[in-house]
Amino acid sequence: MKINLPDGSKLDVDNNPTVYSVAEGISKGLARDSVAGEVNGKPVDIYYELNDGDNVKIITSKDKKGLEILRHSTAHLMAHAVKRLFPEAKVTIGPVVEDGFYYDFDIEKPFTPEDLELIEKEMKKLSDAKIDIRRKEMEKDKAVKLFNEMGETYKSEIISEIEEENVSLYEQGDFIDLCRGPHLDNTSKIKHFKLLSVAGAYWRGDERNKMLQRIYGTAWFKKSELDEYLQRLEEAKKRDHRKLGKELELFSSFDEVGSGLICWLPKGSKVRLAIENFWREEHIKNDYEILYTPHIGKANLWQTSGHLDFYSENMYSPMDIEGQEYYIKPMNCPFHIMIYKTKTRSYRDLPLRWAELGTVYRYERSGVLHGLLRVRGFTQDDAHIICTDKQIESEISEVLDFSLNIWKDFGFSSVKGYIATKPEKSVGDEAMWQKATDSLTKAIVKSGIDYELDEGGGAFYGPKIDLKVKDAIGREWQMTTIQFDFNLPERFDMNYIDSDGKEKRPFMVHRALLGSLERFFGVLVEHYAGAFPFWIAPTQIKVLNISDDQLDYCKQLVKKLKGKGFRVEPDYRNEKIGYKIREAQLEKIPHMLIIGKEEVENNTVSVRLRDGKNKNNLDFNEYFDVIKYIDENKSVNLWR
RNA sequence: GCUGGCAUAGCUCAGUAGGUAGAGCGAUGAACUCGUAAUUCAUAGGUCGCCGGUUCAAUUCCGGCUGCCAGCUCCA
Repeated sequence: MKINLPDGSKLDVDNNPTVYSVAEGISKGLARDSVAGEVNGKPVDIYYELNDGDNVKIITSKDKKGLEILRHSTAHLMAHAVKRLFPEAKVTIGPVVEDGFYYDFDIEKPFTPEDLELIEKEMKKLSDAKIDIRRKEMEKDKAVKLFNEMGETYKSEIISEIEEENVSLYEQGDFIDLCRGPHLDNTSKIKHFKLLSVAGAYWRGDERNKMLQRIYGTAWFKKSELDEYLQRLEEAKKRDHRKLGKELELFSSFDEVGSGLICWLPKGSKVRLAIENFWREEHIKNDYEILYTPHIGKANLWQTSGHLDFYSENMYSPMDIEGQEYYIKPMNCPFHIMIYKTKTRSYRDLPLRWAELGTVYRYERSGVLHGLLRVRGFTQDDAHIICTDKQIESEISEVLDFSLNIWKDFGFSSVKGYIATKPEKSVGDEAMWQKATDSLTKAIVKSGIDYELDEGGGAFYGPKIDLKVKDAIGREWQMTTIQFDFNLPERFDMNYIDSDGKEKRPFMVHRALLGSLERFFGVLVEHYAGAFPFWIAPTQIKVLNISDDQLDYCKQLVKKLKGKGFRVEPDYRNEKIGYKIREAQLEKIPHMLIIGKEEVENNTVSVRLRDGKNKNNLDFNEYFDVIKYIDENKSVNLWR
């Protein structure tokens, strides 16, 4: 008989061929590498028996699907081990997730880290036992009966919801699990795995349901891949902004102040100031005007804006001021709109681009707070663009370009866009949505940003573009958001007088480029692992003297550099130069000026860069030219 | 908010089978005046997160609260 291969060729095969025997027929290497198959587009096990004329594709360990199958089989192996060690545990579901898998168990006593070690050992044993993993088809009611007999009530619950008549089970030794498959054919193929953590998770993700115990793990085909992955986790730990924030004295939060409220320490504040200064300059260059608005506003304002109706869950309780209710702001928009309404606007005034570093407060459930990335008080780099329908396309285009330039300056080169379109429940007429969505799409195409469509993912008040940036170790962070708002102009009855003398409703766009300064700072810390580029570093230059004899010279240097606007700190302590260098190095300071007898005599500076390289005996002006250059050009390099 | 874990000196952490605690780093002082990642010696520093209970005695055991961590849920 004949089967078809993906490249269009046909292969003659003997009787009773399987996916594996086909792979073997092609090459030994392919057979060794094979994990599963795809027959007529359906994933199957490697021992699946083929029929004449089948289209067969071999899934190998190099395919993404192959890795998913390995991880899924590892999840089963883990469940197998758990059932052997904890027979009272009920199995539920065990899917593949990014970089690994998890399995949820219903068990009274939560797993401890020691349990994880035991389970891992048991998994190794089961792997060494080389147990065959075999698929079985069964009628639904029979399967329900089987699982009920075993006490696996979650499984029977799942089966009873499956539409098909038959379900598939996978059996390995004394363990059997409901599963669509495919799976590896033997436990011995699962070698390189690690159980990572245990946590609670609700049955079916619903917080009204029972809390189950979830074990997370990872699995790989090669030991080197597992090691690499574990190393990546280590690397992420090292970059953790909460750890670096403490070590580098950047920010802090206090039990006494409250959860999710951030205090910026002097060094972190210096970074923030550099970011804010840059932000302001760029906004002014890009024809924005900068606004300042209060932190609280009367209930009536939030009633008009609709926040009290639609956003109150995220707002803090009102405070009573002379019998009036005031709310602390969760957003800046109502204030900007009030400013818009201070006078009659003409079409000649538009577009208006109003930006504010506005500090807002939103209630977040205590469990979701996380360092700088999820907080209760934060400063948005907010702006509102108010324009006519003819202007929206060019306005969106300009915002996108602006955003890209900002990200480039901060050292993020990889940006991805997501356009979210009209959801089921929405305000504003169809034509407006269409026009706005078109302008978003056109602008993003023009910008050259790679993007995806999130159909129906927009807010009820308008479509949006979100931008995700990729950091130094490949993680994506959602930062920029550009959102149309068809709701607020209506609610506040915003108007302008068009050229025909008629009142018209302007378009309004909210946008935040960095998102919030807190979150952005957190991402920035992780991106650079605390080693900021020269232009952002809290201390750019540290002046280290060899001995007291150079004190006067050093003081002059510091004065000169400060006069030029650089952030420079002295270290004149009576310590060995190695000690001072070590400290400056741990502070991740870009430049150290090492000043000894030689430098004083020659009227020069010697620079030790953060990367350990040296630039010795430079004339001051020569050095000044270099730092001026790398500072102004926002270079990520330490030297020109 | 939910489940589980954790909270000891400025930081990182040890310890007390219930009898009020210790290291390293850091800080301070002194000596050394020193050339590219840790000089030496000395000193100070803790109501053992907060509140309550059990006990002759609680940092230790129990309960509540606050905060942090992992995850779930949430993120119009």
